[in-house]
Amino acid sequence: MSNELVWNRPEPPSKPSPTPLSRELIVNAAIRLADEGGLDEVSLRKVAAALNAGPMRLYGYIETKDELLDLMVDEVYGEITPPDPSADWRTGLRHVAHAVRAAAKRHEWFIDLLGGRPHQGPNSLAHIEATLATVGFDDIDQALSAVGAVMAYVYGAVRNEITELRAERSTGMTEEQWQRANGPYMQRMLATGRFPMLAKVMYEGSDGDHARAFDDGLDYVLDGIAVRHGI
Amino acid sequence: MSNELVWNRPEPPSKPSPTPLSRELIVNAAIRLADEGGLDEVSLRKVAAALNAGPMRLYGYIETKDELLDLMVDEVYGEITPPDPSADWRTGLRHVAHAVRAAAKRHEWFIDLLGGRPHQGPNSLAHIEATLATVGFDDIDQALSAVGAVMAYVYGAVRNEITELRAERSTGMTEEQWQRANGPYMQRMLATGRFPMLAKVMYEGSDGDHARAFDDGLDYVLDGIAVRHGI
DNA sequence: GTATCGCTCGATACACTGTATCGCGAAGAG
DNA sequence: CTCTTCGCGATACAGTGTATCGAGCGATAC
Repeated sequence: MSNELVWNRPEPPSKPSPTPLSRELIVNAAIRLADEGGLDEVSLRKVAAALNAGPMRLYGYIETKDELLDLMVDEVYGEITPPDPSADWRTGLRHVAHAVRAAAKRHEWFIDLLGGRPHQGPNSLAHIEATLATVGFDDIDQALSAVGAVMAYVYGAVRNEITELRAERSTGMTEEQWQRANGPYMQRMLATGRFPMLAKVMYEGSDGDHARAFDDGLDYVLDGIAVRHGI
Repeated sequence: MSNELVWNRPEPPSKPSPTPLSRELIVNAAIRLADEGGLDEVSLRKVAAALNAGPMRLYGYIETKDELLDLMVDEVYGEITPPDPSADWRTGLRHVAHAVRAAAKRHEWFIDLLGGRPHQGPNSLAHIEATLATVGFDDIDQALSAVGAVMAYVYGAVRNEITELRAERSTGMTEEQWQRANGPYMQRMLATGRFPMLAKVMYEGSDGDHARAFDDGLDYVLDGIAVRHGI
């Protein structure tokens, strides 16, 4: 028995912890934070606080912050519905491309995490599996090549789109508007005459919608695959 | 705080100081650090230390760390030699694709920075200008579409390649080797039979070389452009 | 019922980040 | 020579991920 007065002693922690924890709860909390405030809002302290827990509590469920990010990525992969197995390769790949783009727009942080580390989570694997299955080429190397090219394009295109979106949001207007109206630096650069093509793009290019541009680029890749593989 | 971009602000005059400083010195020091030890080695303290200066000294030349990263990106763009203006669009785009890939392999951090923020530095602009010029389509929207698709593919493909490279380096063997020999998790996943295509890839796929895969994917895109634009 | 052990868990601590602040020292004016 | 001004950069701060280790619990032995 301690000689301290009651008021001096801390309350014993309620061992049945204030809130139960699980990987799912942690990942969902992290995803919500990231959706609302970007990846910067995802710190172990903030995630833990959102669950009424101390930071170190999380280390019982994850070994490192990167693992949490991996889990988040795999969770988003889980949201991506696989293509209809009976669809032809072109329809299937187009479905996958659109699904990935949609997921990335729901979770803008997704694309930032995508290329960073290899994705080996169960949902990621299932996603790759379904994608490979939908092309159904006999030659496995051909299938890999086609899928790889499509995914590379999708990745780059989505990344560009999200980046532009962020820039627009932070300035409050589209890139072209910004450069035309409020970009004195850009104005001056174009005025030097050293960038005639760029100037043409700024002044003559149609500010086309992104979905259309994405589809057009995707069609290049799909057409190319069809040509090379003679299908 | 000024709202101007870095490239719009003049450098401060060099003061009599233990070691003179300049944007170029700072950027070069940062690039060397990043080349040697990855982006994690680029902290303002470390960059400053490499130049025998205190951290806050740098804030006379840059306003924020992100600006330093922007300068680094633009510097790498400067290393990329533009395509021969007399080359046809296909040769020109291929040159650009290979040049970007080569630069990214020299500076592995480049790809991590690429999509993060819009690139408006002089070298970046010159690069886009030259790329647009090399396709030389009459229709500016067609040119943008083609260049955009190629750059998106290059971006995604290089990103995947670098990521795989890092994974290989950290484990000391190729991905296939790793998964075949030391990946008990992967083994178990494949053993479930839920990923037949993936298993086929692991066991039957040829561990092709990356340069070849890059070229193949690039050809898809270029072929697709040719088909769609009838050239 | 009591004493001891072992072990888990999470508060504290540490090294590090980017950058705001403001006291000091030097340059310039009279 | 004195006073003012002003810009530089050392110090300080709020934040990060995570190693450490003492407190507090349950189980075991008597």
